Parts: sequence; C-alpha cells; structure tokens
Amino acid sequence: MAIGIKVTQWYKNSGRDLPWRETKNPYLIWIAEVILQQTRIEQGIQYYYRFIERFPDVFSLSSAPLDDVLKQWEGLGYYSRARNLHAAAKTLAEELGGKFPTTHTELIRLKGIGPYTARAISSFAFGEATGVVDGNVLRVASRILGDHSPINEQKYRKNFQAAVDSWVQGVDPRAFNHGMMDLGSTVCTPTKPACMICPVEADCVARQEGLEAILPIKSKKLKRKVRFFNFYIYKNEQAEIAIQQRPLEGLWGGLWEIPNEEIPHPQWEKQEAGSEANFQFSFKHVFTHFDMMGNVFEASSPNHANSPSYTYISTDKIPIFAFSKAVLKIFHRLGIL
DNA sequence: AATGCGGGGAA
DNA sequence: TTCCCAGCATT
Repeated sequence: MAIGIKVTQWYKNSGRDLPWRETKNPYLIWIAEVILQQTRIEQGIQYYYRFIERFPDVFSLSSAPLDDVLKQWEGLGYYSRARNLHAAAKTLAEELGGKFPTTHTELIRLKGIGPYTARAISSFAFGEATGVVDGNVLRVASRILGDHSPINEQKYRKNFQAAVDSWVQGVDPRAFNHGMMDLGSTVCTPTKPACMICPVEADCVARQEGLEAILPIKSKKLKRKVRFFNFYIYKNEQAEIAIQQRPLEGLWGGLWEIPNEEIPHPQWEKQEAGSEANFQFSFKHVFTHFDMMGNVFEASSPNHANSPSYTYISTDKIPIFAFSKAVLKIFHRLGIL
C-alpha cells in the first residue's frame, strides 16, 4: 500500500482534533498558520481564539490600526508576522475583493506567506494536491527516505518537497498533510520516536537501517552572543513613566518600550546612567540570535529624560500599549503592572 | 547562502 | 545548557 494511503488512513483514526481544522475558511486557516509559525500549538491556541474574535474576517483585520493588531500579538514573538498579516489583509481586501487565491503559487506572493503557509492554505482550504512541508514533515520525510542531507539547508529542500508532493498524489490532500504533521509531532518525534505504532514503519528506510536516532541530519548553527543593555524607568512629577515606540523594522518592531541603550562593554558594576539613576535589578532575556543581559535603573529627575520621542503615561495605562515580554517582565518585577 | 527575528518548553 | 517548535524576509 502506498505511503499516502497509509498516512491518510492513520490520520482519520489517530489525528489530532484542532479548532482550525474544522473549517475550510481560508481566512481562519491563514491566521492559525501564521500564529503557529515557529510556535507550539499550546502557546498559540489562545492567541488564535482571541485574534479571530477581535478580527473575525479579512475586512475587520485590514481596517484595523496596526497598533491593535500588535496588541493582539503582544508576547507571541516574531512581531513582523503581525505587520505582514496586516499588510496582506489590506492587499486581500483592497485589491482582491477579500477573495483568497486558491493555489500556493499565487498565495506565496502575499506578505508573510512563504512556501509552507502557501501550501497549507491551498491544501487545507481549497484541497490543492501539494505537499505541506514544515519542520515536522522534514523530519518524517528524512527518516522515511533515509536521506542524510541536512534538512535545514535550502539546497536540499526541493528534494524533500518533491517526495512529499509525490506521496500526496491520489489521496485526500487535507487528511494526508494533516496526517504527516501529526505523525511528526506525536509519533515520529525528534527523540525516542514511537516506531512500533507508526503506520509507515515498513516504508521507513531509517527504521530498517536502525537510523531513527541519527536522522534527520542538521548542520550546526552559530552560537549566541551576549549583549548588554540598560533600561530606565523615568518618572515625571505626576509619577508617569516614559515610553516610546520602536521603529517598525527590526527587533520588537512597532512595539512600545521604556528608554534603553545598549552598553558596548559589560560595565556590569558601574552606574552608567549618572548619579541620579538608581540601580534596581538585573535580568536575562534569551533570543534566538543573542542573549540580552539587562540592568534596570529608576530615576525621578527628568532633566536627562526629556527626549521628544517619549510619551509619559500613568502606569494604569500600560495595558493599552503593546510591549515585548522582556519589558512586561520588568514592569512585573517593579510591581507597576 | 547567511542572517535577523521571540518566546516557551522539554531533555 | 541545548534543542526544538505548523517559517519568512532581507541581503
């Protein structure tokens, strides 16, 4: 029996039941897929419910201010996703009449929709017979094929895509693609895969050659660097604090923050901010590409805190603005949120 | 092809 | 610590 049929049948018996699988509405599927990019289901599912309640269709999203979209995204990370989602919604609403393209080759032209998401939408919403390839599916395919090429290198990607595309031919694309991802997350796991209950054990080269623990191969990535920052709580006479909005590009793009500066050298014990800034505490915040070590200072003297970019707000207005997780943690630590 | 971009959970 | 997770955009 073909791999496609086995995976499809397995999915119908053992697949997961997830809210965005109950619909063929491309908008709902799109929102779920973008939220779940590089994000675990448990982490994203509440964001999904809140997001589609606040923005139930492409027009409510396209007509909303970007700040509202970012507020819904607060704490989820990779904030360019929210910005791209908003931009693509405008394209869909204003140029395409709110109608989604039905093929992955058209969908991929929209902001924030890449090879994975384009195929997920076209397959799940419109039944296109194309292979949906994410990190889970790459692992499954690498093991089934016994392929030792690094799955995180672009030049090998098309081979895996072609294999999955061949498996989806002649079967229900929705069930097959969902099945491949569920197989990856519940059976063909990174460590200790449950090969005994795998529907394609007999087709799996890695299993036959005892390579389950070796595959998939991944080439090494660079080690994170450490960068040092000072963060400042500036208070005016009304006990309001200074905040500012970050530029749309780059880290925490479009989010609000408290004044801060990167310290070129880890002058950890020194009071960089001047005599009137009182050291509060230090923290660590981990990113994909660097570790942030932060010092937090508090100052009531506004003489060096009068930048035109600052907005002074009372602390009970903090929930109105979208902040990064790091800044929210600072607020909690200081007891002002 | 390499790099930037968040945050949380598990081994 | 290290790795992983329903990736994409930019250069």
